[in-house]
Amino acid sequence: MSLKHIMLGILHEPHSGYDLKKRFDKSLRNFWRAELSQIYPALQKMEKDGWVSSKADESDIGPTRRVYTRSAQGRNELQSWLQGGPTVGTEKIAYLAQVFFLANLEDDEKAIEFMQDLRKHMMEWLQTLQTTEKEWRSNHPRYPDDLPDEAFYPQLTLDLGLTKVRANVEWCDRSIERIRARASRF
Amino acid sequence: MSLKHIMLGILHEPHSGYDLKKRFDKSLRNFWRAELSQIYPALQKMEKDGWVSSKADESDIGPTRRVYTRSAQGRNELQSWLQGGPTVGTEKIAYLAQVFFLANLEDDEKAIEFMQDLRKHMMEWLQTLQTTEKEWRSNHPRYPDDLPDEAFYPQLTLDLGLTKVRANVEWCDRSIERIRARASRF
DNA sequence: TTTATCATGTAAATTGTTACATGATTTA
DNA sequence: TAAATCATGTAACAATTTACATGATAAA
Repeated sequence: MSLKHIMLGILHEPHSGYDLKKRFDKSLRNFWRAELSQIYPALQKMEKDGWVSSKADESDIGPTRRVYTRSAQGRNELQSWLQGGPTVGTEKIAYLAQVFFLANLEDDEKAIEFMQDLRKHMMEWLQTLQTTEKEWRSNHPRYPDDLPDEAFYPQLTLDLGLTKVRANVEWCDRSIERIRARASRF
Repeated sequence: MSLKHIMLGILHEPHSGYDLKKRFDKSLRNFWRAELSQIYPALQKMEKDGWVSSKADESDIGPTRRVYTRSAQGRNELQSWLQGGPTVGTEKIAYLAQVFFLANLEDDEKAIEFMQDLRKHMMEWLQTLQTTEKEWRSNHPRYPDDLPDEAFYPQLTLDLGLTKVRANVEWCDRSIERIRARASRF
C-alpha cells in the first residue's frame, strides 16, 4: 500500500487534505497522483489507525481546515515501508501497451502520428521537469549535492525523471525513423 | 480502461483466460500485469458487450477450455483506443516514491542499502530483457528492423525497456556515489 | 506419489476515478 | 460580478489484489 505511506512522508509537517493534494500535484506527480476524493477518506482511516493526529484549524477566515500530522506510530509505519525494500515491477505503463499493439492501426502513417504525439507529451513533461530543476538551482546555492536530506532525496527522483523522459524523447525519434525506413523497404 | 484493450490486442488470435495470463507474464509484464481473477471476469464482461466471442473447447483431455476471439466490434474498440492517442502521466512508480522519502531512514547507510537493493532488482530485470532479446534475435534473421509488424512494434517496447532499465542501473550507481560523497562532507 | 501445470472461476477487500454536493473567499 | 481558488466531504462505480475453492493431468 503506497498512497498512505506517501502521505505519511509528507505529513512530517502538518497538512490539510487540500494541502496534500497540492503537494501531490507539485512535487510527486511524476510518479504518483491522487485525487481529493481518495485523500480525505485515507486521512480518516489513518487517524483511526493511529498513524496521524488531527486538529481543526479555526483560522481567521474561510471554512475550518482539518490539519493532520503523523504520529510516532506513523513514522514507524513509514520506516517499515522503506525498510521493506524497493517495490519494483508493479508499474503500469499504458502508452507502452499501446505501442505494443500499434500494428492494429490501419497503416504506418497512423503509427508515426501516434509516436509524434507521444514525443510531444514527453517534451512537455521534460520542460516542466527542467523548470522545476531551474527553480531548485536558483533556490539552493550548491545544487544538487549540497542540499539538506529532505531536498537531496527528492532531487534524486528529479534526476532519474529527467534522464528517463529524455530517453523517451530519443526513443520516439529513433522509432519514427525506424517505422519510416521499414515503410520504404519495397 | 487499458486492461480490456490490451486483452483485445492479444485476442487477435484465440486464447483462453489461462493463455492470456501466460502472455501477460511472458510478453507484457514489463509494462502491465494482470491476475487470472481479473482476467476471467473481464472476459465475461467483454463477451456481454460484444467485444469478443467464445466457444468451449472440448479438447481431447482435461478440463474444458473456453476460448475467446475478438469480434469486428472488438477490433474497432481497440482501434479507437489507439487513435485516442497515447495515455501518458498516469504511471505510478512506487520505488521512486520511496526514494523521495529516504531521508526518513535512520542514516545514509540504510539509504545506500536501499539503492543497492534497487540496483539488484534492475540488473535482474535487465537480464530477463536481454534474454528475451537474444531469443528474438536468434528466431528472426534480420532482427530488429525486418520483423513483421506484429513483432516489430513489440520490439519497440523492448528497445525502450532495455534503455530505461539500463538508465535505472546507472542512476542507482550515480546516486550511491552521491550519497557516499555527501556522507563524507564533514 | 508428490509436485507442477492445466484450467476456471467466486468472494472479499482495497485502491482508484468520476461525479455530485456545498459554501466561503479572493482575484480579475 | 463572474471566475478561480479555498476547503471538505460523500456516492457510485471501476479496477486491482488477495484469498478461497475445485479438480484433472503430466512430469519427476
